Amino acid sequence: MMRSHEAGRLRAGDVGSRVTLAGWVARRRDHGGVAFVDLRDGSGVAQVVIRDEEVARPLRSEYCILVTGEVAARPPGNENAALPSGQVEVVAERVEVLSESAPLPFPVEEHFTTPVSEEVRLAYRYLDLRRPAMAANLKLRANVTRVIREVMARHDFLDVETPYLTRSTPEGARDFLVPVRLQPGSWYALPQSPQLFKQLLMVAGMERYFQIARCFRDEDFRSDRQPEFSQLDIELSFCTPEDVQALVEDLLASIWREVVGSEIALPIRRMTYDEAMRRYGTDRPDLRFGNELVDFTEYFAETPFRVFAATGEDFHVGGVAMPGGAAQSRKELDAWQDWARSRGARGLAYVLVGADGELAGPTAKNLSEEERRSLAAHAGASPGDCVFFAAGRRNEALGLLAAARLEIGERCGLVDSQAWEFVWVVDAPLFERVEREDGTSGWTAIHHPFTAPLDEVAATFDSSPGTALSKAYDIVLNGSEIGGGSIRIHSSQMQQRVFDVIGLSPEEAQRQFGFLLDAFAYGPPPHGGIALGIDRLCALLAGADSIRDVIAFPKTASGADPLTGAPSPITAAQRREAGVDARPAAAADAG
RNA sequence: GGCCCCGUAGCGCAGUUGGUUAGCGCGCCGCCCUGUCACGGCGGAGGUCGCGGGUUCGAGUCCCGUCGGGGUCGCCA
Repeated sequence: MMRSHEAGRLRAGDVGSRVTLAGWVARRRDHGGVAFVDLRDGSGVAQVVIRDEEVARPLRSEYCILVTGEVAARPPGNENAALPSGQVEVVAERVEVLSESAPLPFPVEEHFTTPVSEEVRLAYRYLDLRRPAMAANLKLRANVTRVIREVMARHDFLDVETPYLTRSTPEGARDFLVPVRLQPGSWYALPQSPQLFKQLLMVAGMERYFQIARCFRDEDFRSDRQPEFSQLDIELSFCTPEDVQALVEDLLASIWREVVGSEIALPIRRMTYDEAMRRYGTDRPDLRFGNELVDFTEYFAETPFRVFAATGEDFHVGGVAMPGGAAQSRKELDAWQDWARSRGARGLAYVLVGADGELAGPTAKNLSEEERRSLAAHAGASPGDCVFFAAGRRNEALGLLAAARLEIGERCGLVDSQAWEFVWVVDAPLFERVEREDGTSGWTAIHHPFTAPLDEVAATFDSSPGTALSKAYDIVLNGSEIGGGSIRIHSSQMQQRVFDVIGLSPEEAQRQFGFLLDAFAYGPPPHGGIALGIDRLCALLAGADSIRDVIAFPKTASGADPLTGAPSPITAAQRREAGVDARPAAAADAG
């Protein structure tokens, strides 16, 4: 019947033509005998002039209406370039109410900028999405996935769907489980990622696979974490890390060019994991500003200040400068201590660099004369700056300093909010040490146990797991990890050696993902891939604070959906039929 | 699981050391205004102060518990 998405497309050239528009009443105002209705549809807003008061009077906000009329220029003397509804208007000849609207729970109209709680927005998500900003976010997301499909098709990738009902495998996160009526006591798991299936597809000879896949993880929420999320999943056979990276760079450049009209400088820079940790204290550095961390471990090797003196192998003391930070009040400096404690640290030592270069603050008194003389220079701090310090186990100290650096960047306005700073973080360690509950320590795979070691350590990684690096690569944008991948292990022998390091016996490995190991007995090709987080990517592109703003129907932090009321209890009959209460045929956690 | 912030009218918020009838803006309803565009003017309706308990002569305000929302640490290979 009618097309509705035309209101916002009316231009001066349409003056004199007759149009039929459908949309929602964004606002109605009358002035004397003339009523003005802003008609919103998917394309924007048009102003409709209604001279018949009897017709105009019943119209209310968000009524869905159909308007027939003639496009007119505004009367001379009333031109206004800043008009929200454009340069032309429609003089209504006929207005039909297609459906009425109840009074709104919150303002839908664009010019209302007062915040509305997310709970209310989610409960009326269909109204929230009617707001132009949210509609624009969904449009942006659709553009992103469209470009992705175009680029992947151009590179001859095959879109293959993998199961959403699959088996529970001991990956990183908790599984969402689905009871199985036909086999009481047995459960499907929703996939945390298509990782194992895409590797099977490589064995199957699908040399270039991709999928925009929904993934499920039953873990706590964050502003950038939902229990179900979308990732662009990619896997290639016979590839190098550089092949994968070049493909992703084409993807990102195409998305940025077509969706936000921005050119990304290629190639994207590479940084080793080690360098990222040294300079920024994190494996996802925000390169929109400098203000790098400074290593003071060597510098303080002989310090009289006990807190900064090395206590063992894993000890690290580092600093980060805050430009102009010496001007902070005692109260502000105390607030930093609270800030550090809220992050689980004992505190945040600091030294103030005076205008004369003299050091001040409680920590300064504990330093040697030599240290007081050279500390500012070593920290790269200028007179008037403040230097924060963290000391302790390396990862913890670096973590605190990395957070402090971001906080400083924020507070001091160092972050260029217009910038898009991409970086590949490569050569991450293969393993990290874990302390087990029984007090012993062992190793666990940092990425996942199928990640291949660098060629240099292929022969030695099991004898010195702590220093072995992997063929892993993460793509980071403005301090957010938007994707990660690796070259996988395709040799059963090497795979077993990795399992040995992380303490997974052949029997246990066989029980957990034997189907993958079995497949690898049949000539698996060398392969690798990557997964990009669509939600985070879109949130960054949209400038949204939370990925909820680029998901049509997200959940709250407790996993609830205020709109549908999910999750909800099931009936006793459903429980019986699903076999939820049934005993498993064989205890799953027997091993 | 820990910690922090929030919960008062449809929405956003104020509410002092505990004290009369809990306010403001927007929205909503009615009337007025012949070109408005965050129009304007006059009038009006609308509240179990999240819920439960306690202290008190008296609780939106203080205490305990609980529910809900947001953030964060743990967690998320």
